[in-house]
This record gives sequence, structure tokens and C-alpha cells, in this order.
Amino acid sequence: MEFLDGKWEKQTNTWEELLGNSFLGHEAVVEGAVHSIRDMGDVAFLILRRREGLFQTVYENGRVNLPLSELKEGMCLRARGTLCEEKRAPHERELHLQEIEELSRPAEPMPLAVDKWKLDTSLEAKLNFRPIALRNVRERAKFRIQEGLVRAFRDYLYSRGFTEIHTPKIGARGAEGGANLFKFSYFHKPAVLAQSPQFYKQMMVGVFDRVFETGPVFRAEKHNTKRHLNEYTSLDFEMGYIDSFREIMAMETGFLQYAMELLNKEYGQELSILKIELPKTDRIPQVRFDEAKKLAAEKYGRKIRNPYDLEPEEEALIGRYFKEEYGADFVFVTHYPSKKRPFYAMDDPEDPKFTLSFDLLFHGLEVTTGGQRIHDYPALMAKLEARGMEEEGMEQYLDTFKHGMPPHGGLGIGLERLTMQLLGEDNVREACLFPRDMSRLEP
RNA sequence: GGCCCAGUGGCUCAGUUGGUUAGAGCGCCGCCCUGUCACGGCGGAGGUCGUGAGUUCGAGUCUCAUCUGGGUCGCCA
Repeated sequence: MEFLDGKWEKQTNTWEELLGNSFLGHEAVVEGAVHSIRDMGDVAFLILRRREGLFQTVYENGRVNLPLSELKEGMCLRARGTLCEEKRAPHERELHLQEIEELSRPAEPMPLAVDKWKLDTSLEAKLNFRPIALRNVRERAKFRIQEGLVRAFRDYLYSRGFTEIHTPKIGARGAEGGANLFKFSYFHKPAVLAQSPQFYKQMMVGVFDRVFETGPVFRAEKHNTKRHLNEYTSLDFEMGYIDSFREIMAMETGFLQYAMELLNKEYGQELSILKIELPKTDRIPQVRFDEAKKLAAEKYGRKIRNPYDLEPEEEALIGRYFKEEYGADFVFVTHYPSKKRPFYAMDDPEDPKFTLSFDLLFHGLEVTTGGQRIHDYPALMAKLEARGMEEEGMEQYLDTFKHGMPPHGGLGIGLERLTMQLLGEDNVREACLFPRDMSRLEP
């Protein structure tokens, strides 16, 4: 019987070997995709693209088994040659080619100039040719940064005793209600796509005390803006036995600090490719909703039109205010009006018109909503009744409270929005591999 | 969904008051160049100007409709 033991001997050289000294002057083998070809006459530079970065190989006429004209951008190949130290080459290393093994041959030339430093292309073309556009070094780096954020979220919460959970995305009913549910037929029964893992997170707080989830959520909102997606990735957590809703904000601050540390430590290459300056997270100001509204209105002379919510322009002004006054990149806005928050939000005992809740603004854009939830069964039922809502479809959720729940709260972070702000992009679609919006279902 | 803006080679754009063969850069193809890293130089192919109708002697340009995309608002992460 043949067995696999989990080991595999690669016949090619690693990135570390290519950049190190042990193979200098010796034969080495590199795999990669042809990123660009710079033909100088008797010599040509064949730049290979690998996951770690770009690697230069040198094609000298008459020394390679294939004519240069056979080589095309986008071709995948395995190249054998001599690894040389060369001050003029990137990484001061290059491979002098002898033998090229074609792994695949492109059927058509690239629709986009992927090898250019900046993809000089419209968002539409980038999205239409998404898998190709992402081969561009800068485009690709954005999603390594996004990976770092998710990694940090997981790592940090694991270290704080959270359990990672996976909740269903198909259900009978939405958590927040409203018209933004995607409805469909599930074996002839009406069903919806999850707009939030909210109920499941809370139910699981009764089991694990602290839980988190990173997964997709769906919002059927009929709008086309640069900060909305109809499917986005939500970084959610929920924690029990909190002393105050500010403990949730402290946890998020801790996550952000850890995330910036991780990016700084392990994503230096991507940060420099994208010229990202990491935001300040050591101290994040917190300001009450009504106070924030007033401050922005006073300083920038803007009339308050809607006292119950922040208009996008107000969020931008609040972000600007705290940047100018305190040098802050993030601002916690607390105590949102009760009528603008879902029924499970806990009202402020000192003034029930407001809730023990918050949004986090990053450079003037809402990236998080969170807060303390009602954990007392009679209080929850009373709020439900006061809102004229039916229990129907929520029995399991409500029963959880019947059987005891700790004081708890949590939050949801929009991953693409967080990424977008960190990257300084001005459209969320730039921070989503395959965005879904009102008119885009493909690719 | 309401309102505003835009559709010109594969990509990004220019195109004068409507005027005769619709231009450029990148990419592609061919040739030249030993050190490029946004390489450079010479030449070439590639466009029924989103679609349909209309005004006009004549429409890429003006009008209407339609489709597609972008922005914005209610809402939200």
C-alpha cells in the first residue's frame, strides 16, 4: 500500500534560498509567472511573479533553450539557471537562464497592463477583469493587508479567551427585521439570507461566554454608494460578564492595537508597496452622540437636520474634528438614540432615550456598530412589546434569556470598510475581492 | 429606487462653433539596442465613436428614447 506522510520534497528553490547565499554561483530552479519582459537586445530581463514578490531572471541570446519570442507575459514556467549576486538587480539577486520549462501558455494577451506599478484602469474594468487585475502587485498587496486584519482579529480574540463559531447564513427570519433581507425559497418554504449573526452570537454567549465569527452577511439594500456592499464580511464578537459597554470598546481598541502591530511586524512589504501609514490606536477618543453632533456643527457651521442619526457628511466632519483637535484617526461615538437602534440594544438607565451603544468612526467613516444588549428576560420582552413587535420566529432566541444570560454586548466590524480606510481607498469595492452590488453578480 | 454625470481600438483618454482620411499614451505584432527595473528607438495591425430613432447637405459632436457604468440621497458595517 502506498501512503502519504504529509511530506513532499520540492524540486525547486525557495524564496529564502534565492535571496540567501547558499546557492550563489550554483544552479537553481525557480517557478513563477512571467510578469514582464524587458528586451534589451542581446540580453533581456524576464521578471517572474511569485507569491513572495517579483524575481528577476536574465535571458541571454543563445544560452537558453527557447527563443525569446516564445515567451509571453502571463506564461507560467519553471526556469533553471545560475543564481548570481548582482548589485544592479532587485534583491541583488538574479537567475541567469539556461533552461525554461513551459508550464502553461496564455491563449490571449493580457487585457490590462498588469505589470505596470499602478494599474491605470477604471474601477469598472478592474472589477470586470478581477482575477487578472489582482495580479498587479499593488492590487494584490491590498488583500494581504486585509488578510492581516482578519488574522489579527482571530489571534487577538483567541488570546482573550474567545471561541470561534460558525453560524448559519440561511434562516427563516432576519435578526434586525426591516426590508433589507434577501428572500428566497428554501424547499418551498420562505427563507432569508442572514443580515447579521446577532441572535446566534448572543445565544452562544450563554454557552462560551465569549464568541466571535468572521463571515459573510447579506443586505438587500437598494442603494449604490461607495461604502455599501450587498454582501460583506463582518468581524463579529460578543462577550459576557461585561462591567460596562465601554469594556467592548476597550476590547476593540485592543484588537486594533494588535492589528497595527501585526501589520507593522509581518506586512512591512505590503505597507511600503502601498505607502500606508498606520493609524494611531494607542488612545481613541470617545464622545457622546449628541455632543459629537454639536461639536461638528459648531466648528464647521453645519446645521443639524436629523437629531437621531449621523448623516455621512456629519460622520466625515466628526472624523475631521477629532483629527484636528486630538490627532485621532479613530473616534468612538457613544449613546446613540434608542429609536435608531434595534430592540435588543440596552437603553441607558440614566436616560432611556439613548442606548449603551457606540459606533466607531475611522477617518470619518462608520466601520463598527456595537453596544450592550438587554440580558434580562422581562426587560427584553417589555422592549419588544413597546415596539409592537411579535415574538414569532424568535422563540428560540427569546427562550435563551428565559434561562439566564450574563450581562453582555458585542460588535460587528465591516471588514471591507476597515480595509478601505486603512488603504485610503475611496470605494469599498476596492477592498473586496469580488464585490456584490446592485448591478454586479459576476465575477 | 430618486436626482446628477459619463459611454470613442484590449486599457486610459483627447476630439475645437456639427465639416470631408477619428488622434495620442499604454498594451499587442515586427525590427534595433548588454543592465533594464514605468527601459528606450523605428515601423505596423487594431475603432460601424454603447444601441435605436430624429434634426441636418453633413453627426463622435445637437435632440429623444434605451442600455451600461460612475457619483449622490434614504439606510447602514
